[in-house]
Amino acid sequence: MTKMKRRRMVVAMSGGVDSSVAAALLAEQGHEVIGLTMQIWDYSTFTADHGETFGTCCSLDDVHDARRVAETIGIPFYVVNFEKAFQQQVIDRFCDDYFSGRTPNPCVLCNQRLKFELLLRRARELEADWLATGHYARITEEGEGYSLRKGLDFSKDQSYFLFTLDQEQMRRVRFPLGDLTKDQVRSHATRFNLPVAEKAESQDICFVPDGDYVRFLETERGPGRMNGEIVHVATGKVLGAHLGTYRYTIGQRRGLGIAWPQPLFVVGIDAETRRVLVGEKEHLAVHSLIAHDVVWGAEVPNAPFRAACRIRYRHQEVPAIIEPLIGGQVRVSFDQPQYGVTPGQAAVFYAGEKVLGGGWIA
RNA sequence: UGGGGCGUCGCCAAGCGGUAAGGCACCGGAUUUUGAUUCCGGCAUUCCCAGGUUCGAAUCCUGGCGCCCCAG
Repeated sequence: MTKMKRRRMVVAMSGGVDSSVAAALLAEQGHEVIGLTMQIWDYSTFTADHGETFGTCCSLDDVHDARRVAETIGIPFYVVNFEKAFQQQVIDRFCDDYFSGRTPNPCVLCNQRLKFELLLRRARELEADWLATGHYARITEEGEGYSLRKGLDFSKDQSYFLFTLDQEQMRRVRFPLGDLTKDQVRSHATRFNLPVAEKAESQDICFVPDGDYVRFLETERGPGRMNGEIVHVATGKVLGAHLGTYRYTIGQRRGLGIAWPQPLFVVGIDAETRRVLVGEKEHLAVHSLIAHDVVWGAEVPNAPFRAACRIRYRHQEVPAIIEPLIGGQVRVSFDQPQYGVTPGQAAVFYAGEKVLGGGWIA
């Protein structure tokens, strides 16, 4: 182990296994570690009616877990209340997206606006050198700057969710789990005797613990008048009716309630006319996309270049040409047509394990 | 009330005397720090109804009932 200078580090602790091990490892390495948990929404609605816990990362039980872990490790622990910011930056945009016919990716927004903006600022206020999280990703420093890279454990890699990190943020952030596999992290959790060693993986949208995001949207915004027709894209025929455009996402197959010789997929959502367009799988194929609000890594390109593009989390990136446009946009042209290119999701560009940049699919 | 056709799972649909394919839809599970996709499993003891012929029928016969088309 390389000898390290003792640092003051803030660790974002969710109460899950990963961030707990991250904190424990840093403490073990001799750093001065401070645990922070973001309180991001009113847990009272969902937490433990009958003592059961939902498989999420941010319930009240998870705050307790984080606190217990901090006690086990022997580090100071604080909860920061980000409810208001979370509502504005994540939940409101989540709802806006769905009601505009897009499919949001709240985890990226939460990383961008909460973890690596607000929480990072808080860490700076605590005079910490770095903010550490339990993400499976790596940051490397080369001649021209910092680069985000995939986690060593490709099966858990979370670099996709982190594409918005800019140079200044990467300078201040560390991912202690980037070189570890999930199994190794579990082993460390056991070795450290962490109370969360056996805890299940988190999943689903953290502020929609029961997974019923439709009900969440209708609770937030009311049962909006977004009902309309389901239209067959190839023939223009009206095949059915739906109860709200926000119930659908591009590529969705189930839940259409239409009996058809072939499986039908959602190929378009028009919030204006409240129409949901459906078609056979071939109608999902897209050759290119426009991404906006692109964030670049260490190098900002000024000419088209080849890269591998990932258009959703946990999918093998595919070869494409990335063409910078004006206004922070790029055109991504795929070598092979892609299925289910979804506005609101992120397109992230890779060269091997290095993240070159990424943007939001228009 | 003349002629012809058809009635098999919610929808479409194989089967044409040997003991109910398949697709869609739906339900459940797996996978997953977003939503999808994908994968696995479930899904008609019964073929419009009632008789009959057969060792045996959804498949043949008879009679009903209900649709559709062409003639009026």
